[in-house]
Amino acid sequence: METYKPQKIEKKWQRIWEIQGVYRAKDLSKKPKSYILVEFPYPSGEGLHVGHCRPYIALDIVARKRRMEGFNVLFPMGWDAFGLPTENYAIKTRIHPRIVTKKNTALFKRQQKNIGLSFDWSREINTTDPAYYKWTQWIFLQLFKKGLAYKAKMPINWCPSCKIGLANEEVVDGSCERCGERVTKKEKEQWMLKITKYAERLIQDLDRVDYPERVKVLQKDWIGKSEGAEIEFRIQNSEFRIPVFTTRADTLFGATYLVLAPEHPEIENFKPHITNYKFVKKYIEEAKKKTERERISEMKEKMGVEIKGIKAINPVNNREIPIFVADYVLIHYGTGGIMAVPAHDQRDFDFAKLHNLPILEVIKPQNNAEGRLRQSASQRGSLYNGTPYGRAYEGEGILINSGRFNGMKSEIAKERIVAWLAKKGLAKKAVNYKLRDWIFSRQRYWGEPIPMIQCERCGWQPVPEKDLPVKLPSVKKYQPTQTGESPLAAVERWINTKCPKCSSLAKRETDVMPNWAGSNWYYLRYCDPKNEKRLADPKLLRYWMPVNWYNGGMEHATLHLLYSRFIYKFLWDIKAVPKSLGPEPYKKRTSHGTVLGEKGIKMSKSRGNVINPDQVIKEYGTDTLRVYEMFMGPFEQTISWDTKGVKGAKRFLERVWKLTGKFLVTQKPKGSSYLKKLLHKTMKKVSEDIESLKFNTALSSLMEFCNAWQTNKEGGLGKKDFKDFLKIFSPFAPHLTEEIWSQLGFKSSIHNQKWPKHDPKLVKEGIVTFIIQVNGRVREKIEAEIGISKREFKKLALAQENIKKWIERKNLKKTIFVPGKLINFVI
RNA sequence: GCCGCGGUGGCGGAAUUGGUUUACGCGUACGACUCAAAAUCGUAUGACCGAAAGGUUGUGUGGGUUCGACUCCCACCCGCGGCACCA
Repeated sequence: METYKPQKIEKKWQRIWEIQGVYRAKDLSKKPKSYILVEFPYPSGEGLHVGHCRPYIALDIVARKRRMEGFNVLFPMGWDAFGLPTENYAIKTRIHPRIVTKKNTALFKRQQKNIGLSFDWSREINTTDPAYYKWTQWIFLQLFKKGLAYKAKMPINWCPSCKIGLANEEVVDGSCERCGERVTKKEKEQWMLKITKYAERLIQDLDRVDYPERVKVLQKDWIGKSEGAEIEFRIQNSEFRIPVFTTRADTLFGATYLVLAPEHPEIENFKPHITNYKFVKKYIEEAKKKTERERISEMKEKMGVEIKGIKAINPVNNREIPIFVADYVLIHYGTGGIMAVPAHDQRDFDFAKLHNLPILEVIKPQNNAEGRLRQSASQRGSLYNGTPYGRAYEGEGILINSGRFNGMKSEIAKERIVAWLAKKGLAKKAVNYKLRDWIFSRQRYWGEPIPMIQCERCGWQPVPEKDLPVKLPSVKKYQPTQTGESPLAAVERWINTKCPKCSSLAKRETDVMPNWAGSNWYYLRYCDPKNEKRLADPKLLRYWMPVNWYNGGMEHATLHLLYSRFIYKFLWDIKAVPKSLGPEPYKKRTSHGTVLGEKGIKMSKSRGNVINPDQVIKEYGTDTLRVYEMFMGPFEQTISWDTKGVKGAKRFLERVWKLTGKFLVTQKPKGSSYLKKLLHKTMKKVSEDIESLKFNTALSSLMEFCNAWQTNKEGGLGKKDFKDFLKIFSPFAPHLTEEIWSQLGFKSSIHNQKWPKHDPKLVKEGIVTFIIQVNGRVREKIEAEIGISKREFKKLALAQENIKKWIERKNLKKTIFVPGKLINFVI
């Protein structure tokens, strides 16, 4: 056998696999299906680095195992190619983004092929392909028709110096990424998607899927459900009522003022009664100018002004309380106004202190909680600074100063107070979500045009479905305009069109969709990538969907993953996706850790520490790259690259190669029974570890096996065992194992073989090392058959010289025996 | 501030229905092969005491439960990630 020359072998097999279509997914085959999905990349000009490869390799291993287990596997790849970097590159170079995208996808594809990934390339998709985005636009039209897409005035990030609208990711620490100028707000009409309508289902259906717990928690926190009540405060001497949302109706007696958000629409209605209107107005105008970030940065100072001339009535005790306007209250949450309970909410407490407002304690902490609070307050030296603890007590407890509710527990009082006020029509139970509707417009060029037409007579009209796709027109300049409009706004012949309803002159929407639009539904398209009549054939969707295993970055846990679940649910609701599939697109979700550069420094072009897989492959070979990427550490954890470790992986492959050489010369039909048993243990471990993403320990057990094989003196490995070894190793090192497989004389690919199953009997047998402890300390180790009984082993153990020494003339109180593991003598 | 994750040799890490701490790999040292080096193969490798046998100690810190704790409980320290005026 020649020496191991990975580069030669790898290129050869990659070609053969492609020609033979080894990894083709077969539509509607009789075999059970398995849909394995990795997030498709944004093809940037820099190409892949070794961190991007890791999830591809991991799921490639899973896909290969599934095929060998008899599944018809769909493991596709495509390009999420609309986006800012390409557009910015176009602005700089004036090269059309389409050309840049073409170049970049070619680069990515070449790199991915180099890694020996078993993608079915016949299903490749690209979000910038009009044949694809036709359906992205179609989905938007359906949303519009169902009332889930609407226009609203929303602030965009605006750089006053560049005179340009910025995407969130272009705003760094509140400043423009390119010029450093402070970003301000600019109001603009934008398309919004009503994701909030799905908030409850997006939470509930998490129970149906197998996601990591932390991902579920992240999504739930992001949606931010909170249950409470809406309580109405009447305005003195008027018909007006101001509703507020609270989760703490039990503190209502302590509500000593109301606060409204500066944008609160009712304020204008009170204008005739307000005695300091000018002053209030000035405050509101200033607050509106501030960005959200600025408001937060001034968090410590809770500024605000009283609206003089009007008072609110606290419904529980009919006390008159003042009304303030302050920007620590947000317009988009709840009702845009709050009841302030300074004794039991730290923000209200801070505000009350600043404005010298009364602080009324209505909840007493229970038992030891009070003592602890007093203690920590006295340590801070802030006792009796408005409350007994010098700050707000935000926990629950027993009601005081609350009239007929005194002595009641918070938990019960919440219900009772709301029920009592409800009878008078002043309260009702309410639920609020932090989740906000999704701003779906971008004032940019390189995205899907929003297929809407504005007619002066008929208003916003959807482009008729037969006219889809609305293609992006060619433009000369890609810069956003100085008014904040999309660059498309300058393309006269494209904008001007006819109203689909009344045929009079009308104008197209010039905004485009955000990056997420194309990735919302791409996994559906892989099932039927070339369909011109519909998004995908229901027959094929029924066969392939749902996705069995979806891996992607943790950074998408709240955005892409939530958005795409929402869109799927919508498509399911309107039956664009067959009802029989259920309301969730992904059965199982996993996330990979980031790969850092050497010494734990983040890989970046500017630091010059980016490791390109092509270089690694050139120097060590693809299989080495694959084995190292999987062996370097736990898949889900952040980990840094170590070139020395790559060498270790190469050494391992070389060892396998050499052992094979020896095997081919001296092969015997029957080998060592010890190695057979060890192999079956390894088979079990590798099978299980791949399922739970523990590729590192799967490989370490394969290495252990090879170490035992190498030092084995009693006949080496039998032929069948050798074949089984190759099979369980093949997903990790597909080229090396395929080469050896063919050298064994087989014509059919190893990747089409059956995944070997371990024999449970063989796994259970064998000699293991037992521990002998005295009082829990290890004193001796001896070998024994794994199934040995307590009595027998005790005899054996007590006969050990080393143990006699410890036990003699002592009182043996107790003997603990753990089968297959240890014995412990308690003296 | 809140939520989540983590803390084990010189390094990446392994081990959790409580049962050998440091598997596997890297590094290092020594030896073999070689004119030599690299590669490869072999041996050793937590710390401390000891010539050795052996012993003591050891999984962020301090307590607890247990025959036995990296694993369980309580209190705390540190690091990372996310959210952050959401009433």
